[in-house]
Amino acid sequence: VETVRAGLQRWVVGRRIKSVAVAGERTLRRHVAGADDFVARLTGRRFAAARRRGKYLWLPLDDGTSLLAHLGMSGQFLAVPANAAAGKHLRARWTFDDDGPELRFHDQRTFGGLALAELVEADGTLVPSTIAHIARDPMDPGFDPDRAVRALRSRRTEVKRALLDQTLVSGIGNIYADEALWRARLHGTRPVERLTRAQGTVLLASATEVMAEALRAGGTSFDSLYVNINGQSGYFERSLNVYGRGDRPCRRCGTPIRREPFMNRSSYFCPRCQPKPRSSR
DNA sequence: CTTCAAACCTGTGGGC
DNA sequence: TGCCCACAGGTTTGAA
Repeated sequence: VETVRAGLQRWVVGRRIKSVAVAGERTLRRHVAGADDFVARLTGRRFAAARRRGKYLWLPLDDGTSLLAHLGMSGQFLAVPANAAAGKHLRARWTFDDDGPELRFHDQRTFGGLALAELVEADGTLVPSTIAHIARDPMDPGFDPDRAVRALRSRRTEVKRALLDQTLVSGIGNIYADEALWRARLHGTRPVERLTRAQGTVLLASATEVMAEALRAGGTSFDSLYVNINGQSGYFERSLNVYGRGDRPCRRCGTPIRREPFMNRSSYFCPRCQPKPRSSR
């Protein structure tokens, strides 16, 4: 998502919108005022910046509101030459007064979406009102690791579930959760009440490290849908240590990586480096 | 209030 | 070759 944000910063910030078109029922399901309102309020406005918190992106406008986006599973923002042929999963397009490249939102699986939201102050930062519940992510200058560790430990659940809870710390999804747990040598089913403060600190530092390395590689493109604004994939997938590596040797100890069902998806871990806690099944 | 599982969606790929 | 089903992901919803 950060890779996409950087692309938006470069390609659309500062430009004035000439026209907006939206397709698909689900694209604006979070914009309760509907498509006409969406189009009317964006037309003629200028994108003032490109921001991100966790997996949410937003483009503040020059009127105190913002275009908020979530890529879901398969959402893409693409900068394409004006009037280029429409792709199959085109959901929205913006043209600009300068007649330069258009901005397009594509989404195959439609878990992503767009909305307009007013910017409100939360904890000293302007954020779209509808995502005020999302915690700061580890790349945020205002991120407070001790506070995040406290938040994780305040739950009565397992470590991986807490790590995926975007109201405690944001930006960590299934891939980076597994990678962070592997680095910290922790098993995801450990109850948080048995996670020491020191372990929590190491775990968050590991997550931060994974995300920073992934960003340097241009992102994690485990799927051809994960592309930047120019349609290019990142290269971090080849650096993953556990995610998607079931039955292949752990890069630390050679033990075959295990894959287990977890919340309608999968968890990957090294059974030797990350032994299951005694009490968990 | 907290926690959890189901629902949302579509393209891909394995098994038969 | 073609069909069917499992699977991938993140967030919201409603139930417990």
